[in-house]
Amino acid sequence: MAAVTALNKFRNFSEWFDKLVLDARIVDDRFPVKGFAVYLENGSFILRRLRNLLEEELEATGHKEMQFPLVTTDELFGREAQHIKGFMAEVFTIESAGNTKLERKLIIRPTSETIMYPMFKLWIRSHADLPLMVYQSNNVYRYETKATRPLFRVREIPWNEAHTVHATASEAEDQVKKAVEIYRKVLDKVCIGYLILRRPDFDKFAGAKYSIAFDAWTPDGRVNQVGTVHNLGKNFSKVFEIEFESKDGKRENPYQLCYGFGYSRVLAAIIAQHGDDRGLVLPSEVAPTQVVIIPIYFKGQEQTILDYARRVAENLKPLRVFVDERDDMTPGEKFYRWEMLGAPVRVEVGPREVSENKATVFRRDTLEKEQVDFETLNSYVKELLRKIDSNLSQRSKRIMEQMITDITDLQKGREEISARKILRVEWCGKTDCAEKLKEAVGGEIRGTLYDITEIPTGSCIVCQQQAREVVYVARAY
RNA sequence: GGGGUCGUGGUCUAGCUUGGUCUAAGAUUCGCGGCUUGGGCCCGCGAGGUCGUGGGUUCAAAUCCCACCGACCCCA
Repeated sequence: MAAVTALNKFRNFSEWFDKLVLDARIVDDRFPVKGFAVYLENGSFILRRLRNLLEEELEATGHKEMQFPLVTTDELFGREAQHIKGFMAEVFTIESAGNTKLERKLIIRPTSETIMYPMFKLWIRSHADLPLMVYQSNNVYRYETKATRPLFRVREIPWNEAHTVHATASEAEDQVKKAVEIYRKVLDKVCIGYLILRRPDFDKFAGAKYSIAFDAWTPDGRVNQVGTVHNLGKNFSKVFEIEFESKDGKRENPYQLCYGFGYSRVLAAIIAQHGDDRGLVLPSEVAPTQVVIIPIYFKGQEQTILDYARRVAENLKPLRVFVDERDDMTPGEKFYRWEMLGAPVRVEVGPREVSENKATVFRRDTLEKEQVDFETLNSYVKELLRKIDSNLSQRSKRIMEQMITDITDLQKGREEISARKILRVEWCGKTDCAEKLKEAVGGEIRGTLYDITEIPTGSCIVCQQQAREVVYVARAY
């Protein structure tokens, strides 16, 4: 039995990744407009599953789906000073229609605050209208810098954005916790490893009071921001004149949150974290084919074996099962092909299995095989899928933990960043030191842990004065 | 934003330095037929390229020059 190896993705991540996403029919990045790509059937399937998983959680926690327009005006877009500052450089605009130059140019959403909030103003009159909790899954458009990457850094971004409005600051605080839990739940279902970080002030969302982010690891040592939760305070409700009458009859601006979940980046994390030298390894929740059945034909017994394979497929319902019936391909070729595609479980049935009323079950994550009786196959495979998921989760978290390294001097920090590590350092909290740190080590401060309080015991890695925070430092996508 | 490397059938690669022998080679893929089927098997026949795009130099450009588009890497 061959051992599991994942050398290639650690050696040359982008080469490994780019080839795999095309071979495994996730994404075809060759579309002639930079930063825009075609999601092929497997990529599209997984995006759809991610969307379903997230939207189920949002629905279960009181969010309502709505669909807002693609465009806003420059006036609305410019209302919140920090917001426009943060996004101006990367918005696409529409300046003409047919031969008519538009009198007022339109801005294509890079995110939908300035599209939703004018409507919130119309809808919200009293505390009884709160909380308002809406979401939509859509594409947003951002003119990223030249370094686009398939799935990671694209200009057309499939995501989900949720926006909530609350009467009190503490309710808004509560909602931050709930939103974090929603994202955590979904990310855990796809077994990926991530840090939940409170971003430093200089890196918060444009217009937010503070931002919480989910950073997933990648094999090249960068972090991949898959989701963010922003507490907007009253920054937007003031400028969009959203007001409600409180229980004691006063007119107030409500508190707001927005949070976003990047489907394509979660997909990228799934591929990057679980994949190995043979290709994709998909967690069961999102695998287009959870169990592939390979009939091992022998001359003269083709029909018997095929019939048995189909019975096995019946037995395994309602899992997503596929019988690869092709007769112009050897079983070996099919094994390689389906391993590359990441099917979590493969079932082989040949003359031996038919005569013994068994099936040979292979798991993609560890490459181990087991003989199973036909009668117990269904429960065995269901249990195996759970085991695979749990193994993927543990493996992924273990790798992430090994990537994190404590650093107290800048030179060593630079070496570790080059060695694809995530640094944990102590910092005084001054922006000046953050800039020097970035300059010196080549990675940036991503924030402090959200769910665990880490207390610094030493001095700032840069200025040597009393440290105030334990922060994580990495290169980012 | 700055720098570097690169772009050849669907895919990967050779050819480019030193222009002509390129009417562009190989592998793979695809189609048809046969043989096989417990880890990418083999044999035969066939299909598939305005050499990224546009311009320039030249008697002659995949090859040299310029611009643009796109990809990858490094730095900010």
